[in-house]
Amino acid sequence: MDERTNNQSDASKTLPCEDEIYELAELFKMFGDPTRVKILSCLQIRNMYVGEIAETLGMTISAVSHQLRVLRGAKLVKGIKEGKEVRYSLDDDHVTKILEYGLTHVNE
Amino acid sequence: MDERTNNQSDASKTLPCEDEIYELAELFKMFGDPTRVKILSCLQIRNMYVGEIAETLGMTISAVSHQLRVLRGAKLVKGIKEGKEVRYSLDDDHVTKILEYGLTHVNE
DNA sequence: TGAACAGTTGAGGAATTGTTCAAACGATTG
DNA sequence: CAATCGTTTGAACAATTCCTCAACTGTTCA
Repeated sequence: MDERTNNQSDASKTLPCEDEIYELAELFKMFGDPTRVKILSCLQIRNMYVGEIAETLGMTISAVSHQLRVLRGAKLVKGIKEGKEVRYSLDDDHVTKILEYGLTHVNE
Repeated sequence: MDERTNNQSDASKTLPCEDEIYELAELFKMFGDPTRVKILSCLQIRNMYVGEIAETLGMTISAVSHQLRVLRGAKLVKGIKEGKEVRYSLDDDHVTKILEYGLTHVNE
């Protein structure tokens, strides 16, 4: 049995470069924490204020805010100040698709 | 501006259940580490023995083996013993798609 | 102005993670 | 059988992660 007994048909494949690898890992890391997945799922339902998210998930406002900061850093959500409150929404079309794809996989 | 000013058109959405969330996070966690992404990328090119992976990535055999164990646990790769060596391959069609999707996103 | 509210931030600590090192394992070879 | 090879494993350690708590900012409203 030779090396090419492999489900990837084409041989012209190559490793992504170091930078891509790290960015990729950084992206997926965002989806690799239950709290962040919950927050993103919340925002998939509708845009919410920090307090709403916290209440929906039964978490501290502080904990939610910390994670929102991380998600903001990854450009996955954005927050817009509206008076005292900050309304958060998904900042990236890919978020929904990636989550959906993962869910399909998990429930296969 | 009411709450439904939202890019998700349909309102009939709901949070995934706790178990799904955790499985989902667990899945994405696998892709959330550069070393594991590298290993998976290696196996996308072709099936490899542990030593080959280690050499390709310039890593310790031990480090690679540890990560392969994690990936095996997640059912993302599988190893088949062939004499002294163990040949690893991707164990899941989704792996390639998820990585590709992430790469597209990163390079957009 | 000042009290109340919504949210952010930083320090601190417990838990988890990824690596290295050394020891062990099973299969092959002399 | 003993030596060697490819791999796995466990302990130990440093680094990172996520939460809590308390302090702080900025906005509203009486």
